[in-house]
Amino acid sequence: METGQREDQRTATERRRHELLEAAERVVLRDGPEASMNAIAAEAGITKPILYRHFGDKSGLYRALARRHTDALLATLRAALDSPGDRRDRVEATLHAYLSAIETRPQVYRFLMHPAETPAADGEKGFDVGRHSAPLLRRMGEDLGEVIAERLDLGPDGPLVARVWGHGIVGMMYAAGDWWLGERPCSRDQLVRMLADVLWGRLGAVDDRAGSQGF
Amino acid sequence: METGQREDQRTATERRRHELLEAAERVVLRDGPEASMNAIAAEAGITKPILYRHFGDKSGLYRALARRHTDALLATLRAALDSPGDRRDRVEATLHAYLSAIETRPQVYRFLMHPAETPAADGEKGFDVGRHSAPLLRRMGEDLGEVIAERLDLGPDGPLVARVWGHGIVGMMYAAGDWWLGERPCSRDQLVRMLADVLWGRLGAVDDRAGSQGF
DNA sequence: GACTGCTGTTACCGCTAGTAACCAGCACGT
DNA sequence: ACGTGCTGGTTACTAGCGGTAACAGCAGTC
Repeated sequence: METGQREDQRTATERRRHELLEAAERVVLRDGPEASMNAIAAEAGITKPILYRHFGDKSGLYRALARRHTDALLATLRAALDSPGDRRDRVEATLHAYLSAIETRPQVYRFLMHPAETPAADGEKGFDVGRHSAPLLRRMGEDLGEVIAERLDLGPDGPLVARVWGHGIVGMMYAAGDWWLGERPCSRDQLVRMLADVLWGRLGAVDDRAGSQGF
Repeated sequence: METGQREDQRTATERRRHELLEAAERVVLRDGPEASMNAIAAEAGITKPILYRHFGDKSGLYRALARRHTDALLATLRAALDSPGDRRDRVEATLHAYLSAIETRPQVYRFLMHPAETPAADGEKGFDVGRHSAPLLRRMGEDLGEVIAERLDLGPDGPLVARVWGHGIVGMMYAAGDWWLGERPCSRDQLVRMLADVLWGRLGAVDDRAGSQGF
């Protein structure tokens, strides 16, 4: 029959695509984001044009590769946001979830956060102008903003405030996490607590240091 | 005399270097960070090998180019951190300084924040492992951490807390600023106030929305 | 048997970063 | 006057990149 045939074809090509993605992932995790299409094709046991037939573009491949991980990460963050406890518990759980993710798979994290796209000549594909990096950060910011808008009573400008906070808090998590991942100056628990402290206003509450000109 | 000779030589080559940097800046600001060495050389009225004699490497050139701007930006941030007023005023002034900088010269900002390095093969130069992006963010985080450590009384773990906060707050400023610069959903004043609100603990203080499952 | 749609290939293009080899001028010491 | 360095500059090249055209084989459908 025909639909069955088509179905088989579809699943077959999707399976193939999946295989290629796995090969690409292996190479990218081994060689970093600057892995060449040749290398990826070789790892998959084929040659370049097939990759281009499947993904059209290097950034297409990378986007497909990234989407899976971003989706997974965002799902775990959403789950952490719904964890039991009071608000601070939830925030800390979310920070923990994020840091745990980047800690256990730093290579994936580096790939997602620092894709280092090189549009080179044309610049037609998707990316509008200079928008070439870190869509993960944006998506996390938007997601958190949504959750905040849903759950908190922020007055007339609520939606705007929620989005600003979403992006801001995500950025705090990102930069602190990136730095922490490189230097490992303390335990994850400590880091989470210190970041939550900032969000709970300790920066505004703590005393000036004796003898300083004040801050 | 000989030392005078040497002096003239030295200043001459430095002036030349400066000229080359200015030409490079013109091209980078026009074509984005993916400007080719050929284009830069052409803009300077010379050919590639001279660029390589002066800067050794593309990333060398870009680093030299970036250093000037990062130094300038960090200086203005430091100044804002020393502005008169209470602590919240200073924080808002600093946010304003940063946002104003990225707003008035978005091209420079894009270049500094998303350099899109392509180490390609060797990977010998400077950058340790996957460390290929955004040294500006790190430097801002470290600087702010220093200032916080100097001025605030943060107890026994003070230095660590200060660094965490420095990187975290800078990250918040960065991500929110990047998003704001792209979407322009509100005025700079509003953005500054909302971010300062988070830092002053409004996230922990605001009420749950009626009917939500709580946050 | 002809057509379609997938698999795959080889061989190429235009571009890039980076380099080797060479040339011209100008201040030197002799 | 003569070579001797040093510097700024060039042409001409390499190796590798992303990306593509053209072609070949092999399923299943009409």
